[in-house]
Parts: sequence; C-alpha cells; structure tokens
Amino acid sequence: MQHDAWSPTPVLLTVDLVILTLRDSRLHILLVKRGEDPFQGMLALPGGFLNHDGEEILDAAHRELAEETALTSDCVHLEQLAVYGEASRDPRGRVVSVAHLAIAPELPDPVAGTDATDAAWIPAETVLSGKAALAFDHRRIATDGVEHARTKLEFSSLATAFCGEEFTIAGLQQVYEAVWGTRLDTRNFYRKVQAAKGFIIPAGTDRRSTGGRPARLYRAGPKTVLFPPLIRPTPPAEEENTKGEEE
Amino acid sequence: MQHDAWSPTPVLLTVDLVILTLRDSRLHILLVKRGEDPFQGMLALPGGFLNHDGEEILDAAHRELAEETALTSDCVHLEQLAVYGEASRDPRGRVVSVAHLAIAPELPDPVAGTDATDAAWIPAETVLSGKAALAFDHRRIATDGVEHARTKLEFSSLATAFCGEEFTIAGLQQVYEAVWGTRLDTRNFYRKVQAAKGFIIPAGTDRRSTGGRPARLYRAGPKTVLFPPLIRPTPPAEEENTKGEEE
DNA sequence: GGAATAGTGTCTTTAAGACACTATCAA
DNA sequence: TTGATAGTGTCTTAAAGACACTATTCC
Repeated sequence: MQHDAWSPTPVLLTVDLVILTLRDSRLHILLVKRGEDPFQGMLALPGGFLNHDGEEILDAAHRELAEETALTSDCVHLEQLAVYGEASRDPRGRVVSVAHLAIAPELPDPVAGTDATDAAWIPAETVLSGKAALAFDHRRIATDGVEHARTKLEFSSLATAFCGEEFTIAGLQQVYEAVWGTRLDTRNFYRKVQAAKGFIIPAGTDRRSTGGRPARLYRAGPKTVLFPPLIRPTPPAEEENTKGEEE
Repeated sequence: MQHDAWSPTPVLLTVDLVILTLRDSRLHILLVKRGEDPFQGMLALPGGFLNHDGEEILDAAHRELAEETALTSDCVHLEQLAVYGEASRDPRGRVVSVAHLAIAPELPDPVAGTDATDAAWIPAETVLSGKAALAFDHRRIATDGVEHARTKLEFSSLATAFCGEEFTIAGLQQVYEAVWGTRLDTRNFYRKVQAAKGFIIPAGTDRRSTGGRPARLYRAGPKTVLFPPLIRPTPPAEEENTKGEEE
C-alpha cells in the first residue's frame, strides 16, 4: 500500500505493431529485419521506444506505423492489443512493450523502402507456425494479434479495414476466409453480411470489370458492432484430445 | 526506426486493479481512499508501483490484490485489461498503468483491514454513474473493466469466478443479472447453462437449506469457452437516436 | 456461345425468447 | 397446509448450415 516507501523502478516503454494485410488473398504480417544490437539480423515486429518529450503511446504507434508503411493514420485501423512486460523478454533490461494491432488495406507496392531496415510482408502462417523465427517474444505477440483479429472479425466491422474505400462482397469474403483460414459458403455469406444492417452500404457507382459480371461496390457502413455477428465456423475437431477431455 | 539514436525516456509503471464482486446481489468494486500526495483522500482503484527487483507485472497485480483483499491467488480470477499511459494522467510525471481485472467471490467479511488505507466495496453503479469521484483516470479504467466483464460473461465461464467453489444455478443467474444489470428468465437460463457442456458440472452433494426446496450444487466445469454463448439481451433502445441514425 | 465472375432462394436444424406450472423442503 | 425456493416443457421465431442454379459481362 505505501507506494512511495521505496523508490519505484523506471522501465523503458516500447510500442510494437502487428500489422496485418491481405496479399494475394492470404494474410500477411509486416516484419522488419533488425539492424541493431539485440537479435541483430533477426525478423521482428516493427516498433520502437517512445519518443523523448512525453509522446503518447498511441501517437508512438501511429508514428511507427507511418515509418514502416506508407500509410497515413486515417486509412488504417490501429488499436491497443496488450502489454508484454516479462522481465526477461529483452536482454537490454526492463523493457515493457505495448503491442498494437494494425489492419491495412492491400498496399500499392510491396513495402515503402524505409531507411535502414528492410521490411517485408511475411505470410501469417509462416510466422505463427514458427517456421520464421522472431526476435524477443514477438511470435507470441503476433499470435495474440492474429487471434484478436480473428475474434474481432466476428463481432465488429473490422474486416472492412482490410479493404479499400470501396469493395465487393466477394472481396470481403476473401478477408474472412484469409484471416480465419477457412472457406465460406458464398450464399450464406451474402445473406449474413446483408442481414447485419449498417455493416456495408452500397456505393452508388456499383461496378467494376474483371472479365465477368460486374460486381456491386460497397463501402463500410456506420455500425462497428455487427448484429447478428458472423460466427466463425468451428474447425471440426478442437480441444486437446490427448487423453480424452471430451464429453 | 533508428531506435537508439536518442536515449529512450524511462517511465514509471503501476498496476491498478478493478476488483469486482457481488454483495447482496449487486455488483461492487473495491476502492481505497488515498492517503498520499496526489488526490489525497480521494477514492481510487487499488494499485501501486512495480516492486524494485524486476517484479513481473502479473506478480505485482497478485501482490496488490493480496494486500487489499484477504484473497489468495488461487481463488480469484485475474487478468490483464489494458494500458493507460496518457502523459497527463498523473501529476507526478509519466506514470503508465497496467490495469487488471479481478473477479472475487463474495468475501467472508467486508474488507480485510489493511494497514494505512481503508478499502471499501462501492456499488458499481455509483462508480460508473460518476456519483463517486475517482482519482486519476480510474473511473474510465473501472468503466472499461466492468464492460470487459460484461462481455466476457457472454462467451466464457468467468461468471463462476464470482461464486464460491460450489454454487447453485440460481446463484449463477444472480451473477449474470447483477453484472449485466438485467433480469433473466429462469427457465431459459437453466436451459442455456446446461446446454453449454462443460460450463458447470454437478457436485455430488447437491443440496443446501434456505427454507425452500434444496438446490443442486454445481462447480465450474473444465470449459472456459462457452458454446453456445449466453448472449446478453440488448436493452430495448440503443443507438444515439438524437437525430435518427436508424434504419 | 463459352468462359468467368456475381448474385440469389429453399429447406432443415439449432438456438433464442416468451410463457406457467409442478416439486421439494421447513415451519 | 402454507410459504418459500427449485426445477422443468412447449411453442414460436430467428438465425445457421447445407445446397445448385440463374444473371451479366467480355471475349
């Protein structure tokens, strides 16, 4: 209780970003190759220390996002994810990271050439499965970020953040399929996104040409909470069936 | 990107706790009266700075919880909520708080007398409505914590954390009603908690005496994810109807 | 006309919401 | 037997899942 009896330990604060996007219909995460001391040369989430002059945490996340991508704040979704502060997570000392989740529409070109470090879009699969090794506890953070996005797709209009200003329903379905890693039934999907009033609204200019029938274009509606939600299909057999925990 | 060009600013880390419990069927939050410098005498969430020697954040939360309540770590639910780091939130300087949500069963006695500060269970209603003023941004944190609990009750077995080891279905219903602030239909509630396999399991010794028919006792089941979930009833008229945003 | 993509309608099953009575105990 | 609390069954409606065909454009 007597908080000020002993002098509190200062810690260093960083922001780390799980930036997700779709590239050729697959979920990708933006990673950078570290050019500095701990874990040099290893892949890591984009991020960095808070700026001197009392920078706000969310501002720092926006700044890092702008530095790593060509994205301005208004066309990306950015939200706080969680804090990772395990004492042993950074060999330099006590560094506490506020992880953020960012969702970006498919970018104009691979990655804007950033100054020192090269950034790359890596398939989420590669990161989550551990086939690519990440610095610090960044694989855990990335895993949490993807899981957060998966859940949020069910109940919020987050999916539209993966699309541009205007999008087709088929495009939106691709988002769900890529993030969830499942195939969805087109007819049921159409029914559900349209049943959730305020999720998507038709853009007047409803067409586009890709060699088939023109598709209607939509844009994000006013509602951020989906009702009814789009429940993610449960993969056939879940649980840890190692010994028989089932009913 | 060049993170180490300028020396990063150290910040002070605190943990703050939104500790929820039921008292006479109403949701309460544990608050302490501050005995120290900023906001002295004002109500605040229990919490404090991280201990010297590289204490883990979650350990610090457990420590604070133990200091303010008589609860040992194993009979309470404790999880990270979010980070609050606005530069202006603490007049002492840059203090970043990792907020946690704790759920406790109804305690043996009001509050274990703690050393310097006196703690008290305040009705959640009083805190959320702003009738009680809280130090720092603690009202916001408390609001977020309660909202988090409300949502999590829908999809997880969190409600059992409000109950003791063994509980009745009626008792569990009281939890839902208190946290959500709604009345529920007994028959539908029974159907739903029993439909969610692994949520509650019968305790062999199924009875108790309170002047009526004995109730069967249950304990928390192995599943922490509820399926089907117990969807919270939507209050009749939501939305900002100020101008007519409806469909 | 054929290839390619967009869009829709029906049936079945599951779960939600509304609703009122029977069961068991203590005094 | 009465008061008090515990427990249950049915009907209607909403939404999920499965499933196959029609529509529009470009070539």
